[in-house]
Amino acid sequence: MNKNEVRVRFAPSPTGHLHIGGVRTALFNFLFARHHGGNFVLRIEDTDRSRSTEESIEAIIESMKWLGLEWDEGPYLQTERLDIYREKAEALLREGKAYYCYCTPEELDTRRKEAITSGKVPRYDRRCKNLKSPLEGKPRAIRFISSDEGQTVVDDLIRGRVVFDNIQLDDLIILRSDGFPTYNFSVVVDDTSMEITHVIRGDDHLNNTPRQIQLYHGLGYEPPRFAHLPMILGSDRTRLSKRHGATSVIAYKEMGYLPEAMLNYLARLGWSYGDQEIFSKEELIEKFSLENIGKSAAVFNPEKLLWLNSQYIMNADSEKLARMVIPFLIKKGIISEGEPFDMKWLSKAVLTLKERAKTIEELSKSLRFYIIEYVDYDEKAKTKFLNQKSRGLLIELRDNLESLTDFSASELENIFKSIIVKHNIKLASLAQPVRVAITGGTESPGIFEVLEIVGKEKVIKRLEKAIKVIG
RNA sequence: GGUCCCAUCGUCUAGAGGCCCAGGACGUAGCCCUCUCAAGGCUAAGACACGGGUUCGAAUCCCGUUGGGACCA
Repeated sequence: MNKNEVRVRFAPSPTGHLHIGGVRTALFNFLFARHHGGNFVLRIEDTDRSRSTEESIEAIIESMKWLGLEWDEGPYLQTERLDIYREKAEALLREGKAYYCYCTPEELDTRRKEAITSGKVPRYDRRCKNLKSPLEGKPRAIRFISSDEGQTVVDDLIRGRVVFDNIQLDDLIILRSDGFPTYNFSVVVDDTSMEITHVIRGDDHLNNTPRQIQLYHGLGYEPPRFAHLPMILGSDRTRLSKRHGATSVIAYKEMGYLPEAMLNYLARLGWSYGDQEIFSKEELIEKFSLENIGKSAAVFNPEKLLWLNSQYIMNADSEKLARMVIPFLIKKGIISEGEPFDMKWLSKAVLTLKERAKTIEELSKSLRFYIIEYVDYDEKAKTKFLNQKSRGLLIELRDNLESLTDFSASELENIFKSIIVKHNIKLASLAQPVRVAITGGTESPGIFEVLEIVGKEKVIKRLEKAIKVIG
């Protein structure tokens, strides 16, 4: 393997959906790998069997795929590598760098609690370290011998030099009595065997790093470079959780967010490039660097994500948006599944709505009046605009439109102009009643394009219904 | 409790000693544009946590305090 090759990994636990913070970690790893032409490895840390599920693994993969965070290797599953951890732990045992510990989790727990209540630092007392002979038949874990002297320095790419006194680290269990590795051990074994060069992960792991560095040395490896990312917090500055609203990426997909917007937003949470706000994926890869990552935690701001999403929708290709909106239209019962649909026409309708919709979900909602037969009126709009004052104008317009063969926005505009000139009224006095008659409400794209897209037949039917409703 | 990390507008951030009575973006408010709603344009309010140093000069360097976060769990 090329010595200079960059190899990074994203190593989520499959204990639920992939959340915002996890995705950002994945994104930064991905960007770093692509920027340096390196490899991006996906590894599933599923050794906590009580909480890991198959569905979570699928959810992680679905999320990564949706966002286009393609990995080059994996997914590797830790549960398929249990033999490796055991081998490595036994090797440490043989080399005298580890020992068997027969203390049960319950005993350790009570001793820890005692220590805390009597005001002492809870620390393993090494009572099993000097046992002369093995205790037959008792379950045993393996502990790694931690040095009591000196310091361990984490030379972090984001935080700088962070120093830990070794005396604070006690002898860590690396293999539980059930044969499963503990977190810090499996991470180190995997990162060495996968030849990871840069560990880019959440700040919450900074305190684990000195013990991991000791394990690297124990196993005879040089540690990789570390980069600890600042956390993402909720609006109350505590760890992001369900209380702060949607935290799963897939939830955002379902709410009609574009993956590009999500990526862009997450990239700018913690990372910056001067005053620039909008970045394509290619631009992120080109411009990304660890030096431009900040140190302080960031609050997740849904409003800004929403704004970015609206920007991406506005600039997206109408055909693409039309394809994306179909599932939303089906879900709302506006169109039915499997029914052939005029996508060219839909794209035209989408074009008029692009700069008005902040999500695909919203787009589907506002598309409704274009597609259905008759609209329901908004009550306030109806009383304000569908009344005796507008009745005559609507009748006149209908008569004019019936004989119109070229039902185009420009022709429609001519007809509107001639009517308002004749009556010496403002365009709004005609356009608003028509808007209510055609769309059911007072807000819509430009009235001429709306009429063109709705089409002559439906326009006349809806005008007639409005005239009848006025009475 | 111990250890570690962090600290610029409400939020995301620019800022690597003089370019800063602090710039951009979201959000908020007003105005313009206008057939409505958006989009767009313009304008406004809004921050260097506090206290000590160092320096001719500090948002920027050092120390402390306070506050927040993480890990040990």
